[in-house]
This record gives sequence, C-alpha cells and structure tokens, in this order.
Amino acid sequence: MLLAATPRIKGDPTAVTETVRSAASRASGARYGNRPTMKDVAARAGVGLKTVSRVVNGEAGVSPDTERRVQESITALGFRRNDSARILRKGHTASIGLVLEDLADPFYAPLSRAVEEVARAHGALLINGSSAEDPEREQELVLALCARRVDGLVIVPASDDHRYLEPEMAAGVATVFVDRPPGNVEADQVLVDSFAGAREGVAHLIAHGHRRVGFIGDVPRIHTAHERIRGYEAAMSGAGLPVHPGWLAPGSTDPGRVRADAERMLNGPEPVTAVFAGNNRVTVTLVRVLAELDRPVALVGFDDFELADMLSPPVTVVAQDPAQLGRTAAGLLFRRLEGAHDPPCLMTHPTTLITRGSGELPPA
Amino acid sequence: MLLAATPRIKGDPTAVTETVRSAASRASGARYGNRPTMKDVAARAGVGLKTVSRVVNGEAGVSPDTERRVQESITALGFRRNDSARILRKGHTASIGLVLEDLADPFYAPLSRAVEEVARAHGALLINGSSAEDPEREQELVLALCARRVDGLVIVPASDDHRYLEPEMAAGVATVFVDRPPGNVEADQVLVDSFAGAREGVAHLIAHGHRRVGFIGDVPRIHTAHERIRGYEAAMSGAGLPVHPGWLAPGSTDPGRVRADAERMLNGPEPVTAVFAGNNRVTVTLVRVLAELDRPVALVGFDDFELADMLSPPVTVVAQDPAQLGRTAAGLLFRRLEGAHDPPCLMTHPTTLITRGSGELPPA
DNA sequence: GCGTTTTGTGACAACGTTGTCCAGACTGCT
DNA sequence: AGCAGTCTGGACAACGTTGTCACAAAACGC
Repeated sequence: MLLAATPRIKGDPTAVTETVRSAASRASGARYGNRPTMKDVAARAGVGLKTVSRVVNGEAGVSPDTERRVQESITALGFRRNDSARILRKGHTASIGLVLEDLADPFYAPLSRAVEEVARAHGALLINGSSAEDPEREQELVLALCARRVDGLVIVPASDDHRYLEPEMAAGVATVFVDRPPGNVEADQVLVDSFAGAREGVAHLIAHGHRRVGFIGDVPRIHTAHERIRGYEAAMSGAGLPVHPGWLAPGSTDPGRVRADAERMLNGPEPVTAVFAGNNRVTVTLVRVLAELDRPVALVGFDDFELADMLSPPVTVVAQDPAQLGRTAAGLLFRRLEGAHDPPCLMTHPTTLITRGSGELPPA
Repeated sequence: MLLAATPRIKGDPTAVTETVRSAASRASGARYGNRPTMKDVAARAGVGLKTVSRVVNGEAGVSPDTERRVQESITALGFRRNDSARILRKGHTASIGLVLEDLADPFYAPLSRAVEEVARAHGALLINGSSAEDPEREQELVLALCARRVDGLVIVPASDDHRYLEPEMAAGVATVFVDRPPGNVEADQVLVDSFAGAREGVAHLIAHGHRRVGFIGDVPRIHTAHERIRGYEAAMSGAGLPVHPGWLAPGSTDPGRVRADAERMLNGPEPVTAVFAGNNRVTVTLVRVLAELDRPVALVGFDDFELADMLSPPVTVVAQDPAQLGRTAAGLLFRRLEGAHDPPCLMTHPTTLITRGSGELPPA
C-alpha cells in the first residue's frame, strides 16, 4: 500500500516516503486506548486492589508468593501505573516547568539542559516551552504549566509584569526567575551582572584606544539588554567620551536589522572604530558584516559562542555560563521544594572577559 | 537576613547572593499548597459544581448573570482548573514527549524547538528529556512519559531494542522515531539518508583528487554513524580506493578521542590528505586540529553548523535540516493522534552538499 | 489453652474534574 | 388555563490511584 494518497505532511516536499513492513508482524491483540488498571491486575492475580498498589510502589507487607503472582499479572497485562491518577491523589507531580525565549538558541539550550539534569537528579521531569519573547505567550505557557500542577517553575521572563503569577505562587508553586528579574512580584532570581559585563567589555575597547564605539543590542524592553546599554553608556561617560546618537542601536536581533544599523554606524558621519555586540545573535551577524569591510574594526561581544576562537580575528567576548545559570536556578528551585523558607533571594553571577584578538585591534 | 548560612547551591562559588525585598511586601493571606477547587468556586458563587465546570470550559447553557457570578468567584479565589483531574477524567493529556540525545546539542536543539512549535499549534505541551546516548536512560525516560500518559512520543533512539514499548504502543501511544530507526518494533520513522550523504561527501573529496581519505565518526552502534561509515566505504570502494585500517576511526565524539585519532591518521605511515567528519561535534574538533597543521588538509563534515562559512577555509558540509526533521516527525505524530491508521511509514530526507572551500582543497 | 501481637490483605473514601441524566422554571402556543 | 418545548442548573457516578482503617490468620508469650 502506497502512502501517496494520504494527506501530505506539510513542509517536506523532498522527503521520500515508504511503507515499513519489517520482520515479525506482531498480531498483538491488545485493545487500543484502553489500558489495564490496577483493578484488572488485581482481578487477574486474584488479589485486592490495594495489594497491587503495594507491589507497584514497593511497599512492605506483601508475602513473596502474592508479590510474585501480582508481578506476573502486571507483565502479562502490560500494566503501567497511571501517573495522572497518582498525581491527583498525591497532590504533587514531580515535574517542573521551564519557560524561556527559544529552546534552540545556543545560549538557552545549555541552560535548559542543565535544568533538566538537576530535575532528573531530583526524580522530576521537565516540561518546557518557548515564549518567543512574547509576553502573552509566556503567560499562556506558564499558566498551562500551573494547570498541570507542576511543582515549580523556572522562568526566563519575556513579560515585565508577573502579577498573574500571584495566585499560583500563593498556592505554593515555587518559582525562580533566571537571566532577567520578574516584574511586580517577589521571587528568587538568578541573574548575570550584565551592566558590569558590558561596561567591562566597552572599557576594554576604550583601553585599546577606541573613542568612537558603537553598541548594537537587543530591544531595551528586555532587562539584560537595558542593563548592557547602561553598561555601555557608563563605560563611555566614565572615559569622558561622548555617545553620538547613531552609535547606540538597540533593536531586534534580526540579521537584517543588525546589518543595517551596523553599516549605518560604520559608514556614517562619525564612523565607529569598534563595536560592542549586545548578545550572541548580534555578534554572529556582526562577524559577517565586519568581515566584508576593507578596514579592521574591533569587536567585543556579550556571550561566548562556539568557534569564536577559530574566526579571524578570533572574537573577544564577555562570557557568561548559561549551564551554570540553569544549574543554580534549578538548585534553588528544588531547595524551595524541599521546604526552604528564606525570603526570596537574588543571585548574581559575574561575567568573564575573554580576550582573543577582535577586541584588541587598534582603531583604524 | 543574610543567606550566607543557608545551604550553598553547589557549583556556583562565584555568584553573589542577596536577599530581595522590593516594593509592596504583599500580605497575601492565601493558604499554601491548598488550592481552591470548582467546589469552592461553586459554593462562593452559590451555584452547582457542574455550572462552574460549564463556565470554565465555555460550554453553553449558562445564563449571562450566573456566568458573571462564577467568573467573579473564580478570580476572587484565584482558581485554576486542575488539569491532572481533567486528564484523568478525559483520558488524554494534550502533551507529547520528546526523548533525544542532548537537548543542548546544536543539531538537536532546533529539532526540539520544531517539535515544540508543532505541538503548540495542536494545543499540546512538550515534555522532553535527554537520554545522553544511554539506552537505559532512554527507556527510563520513555516509560516515565508513558506513565504520565503522554498522547504521543517522538524518540531519537539511543537504544537498539524498543520491545519495551510494545505494550505502550498497543495501548495507543503514538510513536514516531526520528533520525534513527527503532529496534524490533514497527513504527513511523523520519530519517535522513546518511549513507548517501556520506558517500556524496567522500566522493566529493575523491573528485578533488584525494586518494587517502580518513573518516572520523561516532560509535557504529548508532545507526546514523553506521550508515555514514558505510557511505564512506562505498565511496572509497566505488572509486577503487583502498581503506587503510588507520583511516577509519569511529568512536566517541569526545574532543580528546577525535584529536588523537585525527593526529594518528594525519601523521601515520599512510597520511591522509582529506578527512570526512561524521557529525558536527567531530567537525568542530577537526577544524581545530587541522588549523594547527602546517599543510592544508581537506575537510568535509556531516551536519551544517553556525559560522561554518566564516572559518578559514570555510567548511564544506553535508547538510541536513534538523528543524525540518522535527517538523516532519511531529506532523506525522499528530496525524496519528488525529486518527490516521495507515501502516507505519518511513520518510527519508535527503542531504545537501554545501561546498565552501575546505572540501575543495587539493591533496597536499 | 488463652490472650496478644504481628502479618498479610482488602473495603472504602477521597483526590478534582467531566459526562449523563433529570428537574424545575420559564417561554410561547393552543 | 393547559401543554409542549426550551433553557438553566444540579445530583451523581466515574476516571485510577493512594491513605486509612479494619479484619482475618498466623505466630508468639504465658
């Protein structure tokens, strides 16, 4: 039978579809969507419901003989405990939620992985979602997770108002904010010192002789972006340098936007000799833009990224450790879940300037 | 109150911890861990339980006045429907599970994001976990997801035997395998033609004059790795070229291992003039190794990666589209969940050779 | 031999929701 | 006024599990 007539999976015009028909075509007579329950197991083993529950949960007080019968019955029926029912009964879910901007972003992916690792160590599962930097979508996701009764939440906020979380937090959902602070709510926060990091990065450029330094970063609505702008301004004014309006270009991380603004400040009336990039997305685009120029322009980027050291010139960065951020946040969360009742705390991680070459280029 | 005395979060010796005490210190009198239920809402609104259910679910048959009273009661109590109970009652969870090797791997992160996006479009949440290439951990994760009664599973297998999934699949858990085929089970599969891709990549090197081509890839236990080895061998033998035993180096993707094997085949008795890298992890390490040499060695890598075009020389790759893979797999999954009953199918995506320079270097 | 503990087991209610079914209060019609 | 039909609302059981409690049988002390 060919699948040509079945509805096409949208968006994969190239894939070749075949029908699989391998080895033993099992004639499993099991009913679809109708799983055995403890009651079924009990009936088959000729024991009471509760006895099955005891065996499944490894509780004491079951004779070896009974246990064997129950186990046999379990495997024969392919029984698996329904955790939904268990959760309903026990009141907690052994799962935590993670909401961040983009799961696929090289900055957030390690963070996510680290949170997962900590969750696993605590026997919890991780449900995660990407907010795509959309406050409404963040809220929608977070509340969906709350409805699932996750035990706790790790949030990289896209929204700047988290009052919608108040009833949830009051009801006992532990919540930790990472990378950016919450709005209008008191909760644990794990942040990076973006201000100091950006200031150090820009000061580094100034120390290498630059007086016209540009900044291209994310939209200032985002806390970290705002802090990095502040860091840039502090470094410039700290060195007694003016900031020409064309040098400061916050906006989306869309490569087109970044490129346009970069070209404007590189070819404008007061051309910059160095650029500071507000995050790894911007840095990557700037690497391309600067490579096309015929004169060297210094570059320091916020966030480290893979192969930064293999580019020419190698890229100097203000590095942060996203995995560490995730570990810290998740650690904090589980400490709360285990009953820590300290007032909400703020943990600030420092950044590290890694000099590789691009940030040490002298002004052209 | 200082937190210095509280248990330290392990592994962040550098972070600075403070206590947060901001704006309005809310004196919320809500009880902890004891959420209002529909019953509570009903009592407060002076209506029946089912009426609340109707309002919450937007069902018809509630007068505007009653609805208003119920809504008021809901917001006043901070009620949120308990989806655990709902799931138990309704029988499906509107969530799917994704198990892959490493959420943070630049190859899998976009795949994961794509699956999430499709899930979201279908109103489902995504629970995911990393198997870390450990078959036991894969099974543990998958079964935990089944116990949560996810509606479907997308799996990048680490194991080569999925008979443990039979009862689950028989019970109606839709399952799609991505990137690698399942073992001993019939199910939908979304694969990439690794064999053809690798053969094309190696043939490309041969076409540029190389006769001593090395292969460094992942452990052959992994299906894709095995296929790529086969592709390498097919290209070599297809061109009538011998394969010196030292030229074929499958193993872990650990940089140390890759570097050691690379150096062996570059400096051995029959030094290779070109290397084919079995995946993006290997390619990245090889870029570093080759950059240290004083002679040019050609390189083609399986998997595209960010900034490959900005290295010197720019890296020629056999590209696949992980996001597309994820979209296809998730699409297939939801088609099943919506009731498609075709026999299991196999969708094979082709690869694309992207020539950038490193694969077109002539033999030294 | 009796009472007393210990051990193994099961009946039953509860977790919070939704589906079914029924009842009362209207409406509009003869 | 009487009747059918519609609209609104609620009582109740069920989903599959676990905690509580009670009860029988076996094991113990005297």
